[in-house]
Amino acid sequence: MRISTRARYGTRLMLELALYYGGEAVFLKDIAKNEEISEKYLSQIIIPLKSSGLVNSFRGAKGGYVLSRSPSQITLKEIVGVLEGGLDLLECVSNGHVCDRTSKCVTRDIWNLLGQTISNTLEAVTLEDLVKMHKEKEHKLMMYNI
Amino acid sequence: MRISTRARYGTRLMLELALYYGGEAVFLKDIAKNEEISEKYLSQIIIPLKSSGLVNSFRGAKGGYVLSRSPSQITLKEIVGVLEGGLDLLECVSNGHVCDRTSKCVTRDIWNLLGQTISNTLEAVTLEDLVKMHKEKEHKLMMYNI
DNA sequence: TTAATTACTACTAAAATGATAGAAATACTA
DNA sequence: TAGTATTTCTATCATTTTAGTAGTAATTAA
Repeated sequence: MRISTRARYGTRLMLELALYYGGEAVFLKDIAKNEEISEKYLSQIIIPLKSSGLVNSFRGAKGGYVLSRSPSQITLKEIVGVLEGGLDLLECVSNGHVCDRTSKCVTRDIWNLLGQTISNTLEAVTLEDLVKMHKEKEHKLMMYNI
Repeated sequence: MRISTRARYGTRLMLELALYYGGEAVFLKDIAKNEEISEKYLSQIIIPLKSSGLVNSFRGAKGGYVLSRSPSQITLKEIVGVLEGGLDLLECVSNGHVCDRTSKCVTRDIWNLLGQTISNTLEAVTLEDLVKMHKEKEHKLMMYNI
């Protein structure tokens, strides 16, 4: 039960976009530099974020990416859901017909419950929350290092 | 963020052992038949359950497996933790030194939080709970089918 | 001694993961 | 209109993980 690199990098990408929300479109190149992630890889990861409508893009010179909504209106549930291809822990939770033990299987009920818990936890966190946390950390780091 | 077949099969295996708890040792062959899982595969899965002390075994003819503790004293957190090799969602949560961004990384805090949530949810469910749920389901199925 | 069982070791096919490479399309700017 | 910076698309690939299978050895009850 690990979280994929795609989802983690994607979340950091979205946090960067949130930090610059309200300003100009952000280049992937800059996000890649800030987050120390391969630009090529980010360009793959951002595709599902675009096609799910969380991100808008502008092509060409002076192009870039922007959040399609305010950071307060985007939850981690959406982001992780998009990048992990759903939040269900296994196929049979979303589709009871893949297994003929469904009706008697109590472990399925448990994985369902666990999936709900995960979903609820991620839904409770918005990009705005991440931005706040980020700024607080930055501030504390500054206080101690200088 | 899927749950592995190992963890799922292992949980079902443990549920079977819980159903027979207090009686004689159970053959893997019988569990395999009841749960419709390859006996060979189960024999792989039960190894970490044994070495973590959740299960005791008897070799030779009339051998088999038993839970080492009462079902009420074994939580899903232990079982899944053993079979998934820990419950942390990524390396950097358990070991901050694998990444030099740890101090400023807010996403790490989020994955840590999520891991805690998962852990708490699984800790709240014992094998005894699963047994109860199983028996209730069995009862209901009987009522409707006959 | 035999049959039944767990324990151990090795192997393997398929899928998922985490990327990289290069070219094409687009749009700003001089 | 040429040049440059960017996104977009398509393909490829190496590595690791997953989900098993196979065969043999050790153990023990009857």
